[in-house]
Amino acid sequence: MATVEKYLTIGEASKRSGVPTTTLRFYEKRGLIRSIRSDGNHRLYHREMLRRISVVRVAQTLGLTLSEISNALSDLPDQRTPTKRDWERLSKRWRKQLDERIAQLQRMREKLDRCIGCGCLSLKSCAFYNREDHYAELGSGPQLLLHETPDA
Amino acid sequence: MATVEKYLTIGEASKRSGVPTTTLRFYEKRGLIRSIRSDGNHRLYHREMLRRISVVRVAQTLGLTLSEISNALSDLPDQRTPTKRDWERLSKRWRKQLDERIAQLQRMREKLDRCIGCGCLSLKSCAFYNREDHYAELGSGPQLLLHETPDA
DNA sequence: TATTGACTTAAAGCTAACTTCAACAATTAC
DNA sequence: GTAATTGTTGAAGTTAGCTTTAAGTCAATA
Repeated sequence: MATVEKYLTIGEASKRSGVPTTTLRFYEKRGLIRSIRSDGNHRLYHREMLRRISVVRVAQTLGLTLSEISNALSDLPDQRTPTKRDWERLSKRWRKQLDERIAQLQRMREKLDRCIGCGCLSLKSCAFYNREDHYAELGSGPQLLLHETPDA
Repeated sequence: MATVEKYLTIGEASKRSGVPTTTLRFYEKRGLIRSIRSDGNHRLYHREMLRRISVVRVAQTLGLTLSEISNALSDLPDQRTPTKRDWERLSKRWRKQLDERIAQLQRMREKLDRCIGCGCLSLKSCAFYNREDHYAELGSGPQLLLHETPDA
């Protein structure tokens, strides 16, 4: 146990958050979370960091990439741990993206419906080949459930 | 141009399908498409293969992984190129998955709405941490828009 | 015939988000 | 005190879906 009860060792933080220690270190390397060190060079996480870890995981569940999450978090003044107010702002923004994603899938469904009927699939002429929804073609790496903005 | 008009060289198939030649070779390695060889060992794609390529791409747009697509295609008798009837069957199945995915995102949206209000985010107790929708945790690799079945 | 341009291959590289490994140091439990 | 546990590091491995590279072959054109 950490000497100062305000802080948690990586093992404790892992247990409370449900996130593997290896992943916590990884997040730290990526700048998503931070820690101070003990005399023996062990990481010590401030209790507030748990909320931050939590925000990261929820955002991932929503489909955001770590870079997107990183951006969102770095928008917070002084990189502070999200307060309830911050969370409200972030989650509202993400809710909008979720809406967009749902709408997009619904449009895709309509296209597919029209496509099932005609069975065309004539590549160039098929609705599927006329823009939008080409997530599978955006290069490599994880395909997202949400996107900040498709391009730029 | 291929001597026998029934077949296309990889370059021709690429142009008609809009899929890079490198990707066509990759798909072939993955067993998604097939070809015969010319005297000079160049690939020759039967015209019907264009439809198959098309199905692969549409399925990807819908969010299926290449393995899932591979499975779906291998369900076809004798691994034949999808006929209009096959396409109908496949696309109807995928439509259902699309429905499920949309429903899932909608449930996620409801959760988020409840979460925005309370601002709890207390990790273990938060709705987000009580199962389902943990797509971001299914290991590495592309996160999917659809899934055959969450677990095997 | 010579020169492009299209094609062939295996192998390595890329991104994301981790996990695993190896080798060693600090803490804790007994 | 010593053994077990927990922690530290950098580097390499993993999966998906490609792309890139290198080094050489085939085909079409002037």
